[in-house]
Amino acid sequence: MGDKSIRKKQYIIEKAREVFIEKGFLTVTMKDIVEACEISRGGLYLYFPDTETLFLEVLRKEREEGNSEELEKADTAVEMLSLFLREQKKEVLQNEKSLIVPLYEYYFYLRQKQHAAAKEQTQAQAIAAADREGKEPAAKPEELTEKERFEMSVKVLEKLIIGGMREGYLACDDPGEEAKNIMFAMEGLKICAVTIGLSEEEVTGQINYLYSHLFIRD
Amino acid sequence: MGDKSIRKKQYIIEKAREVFIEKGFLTVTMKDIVEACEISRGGLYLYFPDTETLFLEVLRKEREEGNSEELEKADTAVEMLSLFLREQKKEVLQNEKSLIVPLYEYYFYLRQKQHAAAKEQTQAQAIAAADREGKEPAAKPEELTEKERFEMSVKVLEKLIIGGMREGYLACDDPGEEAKNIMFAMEGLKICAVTIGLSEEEVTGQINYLYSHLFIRD
Amino acid sequence: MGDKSIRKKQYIIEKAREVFIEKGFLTVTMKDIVEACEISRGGLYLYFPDTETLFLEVLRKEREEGNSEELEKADTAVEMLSLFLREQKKEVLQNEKSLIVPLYEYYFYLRQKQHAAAKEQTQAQAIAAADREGKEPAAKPEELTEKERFEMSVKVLEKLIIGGMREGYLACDDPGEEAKNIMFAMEGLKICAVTIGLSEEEVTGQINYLYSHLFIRD
Amino acid sequence: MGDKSIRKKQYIIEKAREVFIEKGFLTVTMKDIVEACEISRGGLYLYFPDTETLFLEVLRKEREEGNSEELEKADTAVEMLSLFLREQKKEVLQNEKSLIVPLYEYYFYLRQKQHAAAKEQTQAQAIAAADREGKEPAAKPEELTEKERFEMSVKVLEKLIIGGMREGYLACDDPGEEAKNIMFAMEGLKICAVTIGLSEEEVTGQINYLYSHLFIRD
DNA sequence: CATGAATGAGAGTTCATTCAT
DNA sequence: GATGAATGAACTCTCATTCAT
Repeated sequence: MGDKSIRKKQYIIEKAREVFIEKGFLTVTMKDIVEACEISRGGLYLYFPDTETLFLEVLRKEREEGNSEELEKADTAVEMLSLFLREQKKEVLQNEKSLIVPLYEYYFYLRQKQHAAAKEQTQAQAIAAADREGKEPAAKPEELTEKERFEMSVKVLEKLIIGGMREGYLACDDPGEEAKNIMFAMEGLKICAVTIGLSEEEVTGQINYLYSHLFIRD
Repeated sequence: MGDKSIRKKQYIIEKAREVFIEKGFLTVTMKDIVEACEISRGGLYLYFPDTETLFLEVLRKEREEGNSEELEKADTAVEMLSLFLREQKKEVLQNEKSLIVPLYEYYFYLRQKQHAAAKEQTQAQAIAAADREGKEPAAKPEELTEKERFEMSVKVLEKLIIGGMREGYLACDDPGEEAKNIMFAMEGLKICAVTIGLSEEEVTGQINYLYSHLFIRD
Repeated sequence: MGDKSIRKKQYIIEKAREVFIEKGFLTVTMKDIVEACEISRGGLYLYFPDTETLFLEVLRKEREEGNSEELEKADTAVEMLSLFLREQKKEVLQNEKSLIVPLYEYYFYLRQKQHAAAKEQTQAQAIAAADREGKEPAAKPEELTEKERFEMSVKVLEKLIIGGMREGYLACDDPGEEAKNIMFAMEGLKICAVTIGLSEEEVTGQINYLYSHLFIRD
Repeated sequence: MGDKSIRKKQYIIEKAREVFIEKGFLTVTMKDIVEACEISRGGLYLYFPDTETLFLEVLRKEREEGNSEELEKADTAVEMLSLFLREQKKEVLQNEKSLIVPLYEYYFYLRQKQHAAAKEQTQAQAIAAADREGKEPAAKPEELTEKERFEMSVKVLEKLIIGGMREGYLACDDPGEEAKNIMFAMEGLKICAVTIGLSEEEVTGQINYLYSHLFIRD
């Protein structure tokens, strides 16, 4: 029944995605998921022990599917940059139906966990600390950290800018920082879109500015 | 005994601030506050009915205190801009001890509340919807919305840039979008600092880039 | 497992009945029920959301079971009347173990709810009042109201008296008011039995008086 | 300050009366009284230790004031009877603003207390029971019990009926039971008025029936 | 006398998690 | 595998009652 199981697991992940989009990460309960999936309480636990594990699966799936479409279509660096920004714009504007909010909440949650753990360790005996050393830290070497993911994007952007400069279209004093600026501005747009709310014009205006900004004026 | 009451209220707000910084907004319970303040369960309810009200008081206090220091010290627009960015940098780097995380969580919470309310309204009869219109929405006209706060900052920044241009130090094609870019990048830095983590160098590098970027090269 | 569930629900209703008889309606808490049933706190909520719902179920069961025994046994109207009064007497005397007290408390509770709601409505805008009109009031059309139940009994009694008159045994100027008198006196007996306390002789004396009173003296 | 104290006590009793009328007896809290009186929490405890004591004072005052008006105005027994029934009718119809509901609730409450006490005594050791014997029972010899009050009314009514018979207007086989019938019917009317609700016509109809019923037909 | 801040007991309610079927 | 009944821990919130001022 491995096949049926896999399909059910996928089904749960899809439904859970909707729940996370609607409610964020922190306030979603196993009960919410159970109700959204219309399965039994026990049934859910057969597949996922908690909302965190489930959310990570949702994320993984999202990333698997969201990959590598833009890459192939473009020939020049400038075209790729343009495509990249268009993608980002879509993401910012889709904020109502994206995982942005649950994702941030999840990061906040991780941060707290770390702090709490750090605090506990401080309070605990130094002896015990050394003892535990070998166990927990090895927990998640599996995937890219969010930081690595961010830095990879910066690197890619930097290369595109440099490429554009070589192609003779773009000008930039410091491609590295410029790439970071674009990424930070993107993050700023995303978070502002879901907190204070941004109109399509505001988003378009800023992204166009970021883009046109790089071009050699003549 | 109003005096003692006011002092106790301030005390609770201060302690609560620490709790919010440590735990965010969504997962903080009245019990957490009670324990942090070392007061009785009922005692807290004497002052605040729920964590939301308490959080808003924490915010209000924060904003009252955080006002108007930089403004007076600077003479020129360029100096003010410099001061502004220095302030922002401090804020980004202090993320461990700032209200950034709880604030974002609070916005997420508000968003959900609105969505939930909207959903309910859709289910309710249209007649009732029109009816209610005049009542509830007028609830909190007291303070600036976050959006207004953001736009005010953009406006101020824009004026500083234009001022700097008049002073002959700065150059910029579109001060409005440039101001927004700085603000979005600042938001991006803040959120990245608390999610993926940023080193002091990274923050400094980006802020310096934003700043130097505006200067006329010679 | 619906079968087991139904049995447990019945079990809770039975135990709850005892609790209501012992403590009335208003002061019974979910905790009381939990303890009487020896189940877990959460377990009770699986079946009933509050004491009111539970009490209504207790009532419904009581009425289902208490039906239609006397009706079949009697041939003549006079016999039926006699049976009816005997039933009532039993009920009055069983007051220690009847739902009379919780039932009255429940009516008092309903009355207060209505008053509170009415008061609120007065404070609210008249527009809203007209609006709500069509929605809530239609909530419980399922069963007979207590008033209808009372009036039905009066009607039945009236017919029995008229029947008895036709049979040549009874005499009465105004069977309608006489029926009401019997019903009001019954209510008076019930409430006095549980408030000031009545001896069996007092109850019997009054019921016999009501009965003999109707007979043609010769 | 005895004078001021007495006035304040009277003030509290008056306000409390309104609260009891509005909310009944069982659900009224000391907080309700404090708020209705607009005095301090501690202030109330200076005068009354709990709602029961306060309610008893409300009752006592009510009875002091409600006495002995009808008695003097009437010359004949029939007139007095008529006045009595008119009084009762007024009381039944005023149910919204009378102490009927809190009074019944209070009786229910007393009943429960007795049952609970009885139960405890059964559970307690027989030795202890004998021991306590001399202490508690002597608690409230002060006033008439409700039962005595009821029986007094019956006696008065009985005498009025007998008087009316002597005066040549009334006819009755059993004045004692007839008096009881009137009293029980009155209680029935009162309780029905506050539970199922009665129209003025229904009340008038029944009371007229009770009255006319006694008259010699010619 | 009077105040009202403070305490803590206790009721309500929701869920994560388990486990017999 | 799947179900959903059952449990108990954790939170929210309200008051009776006390007590320093």
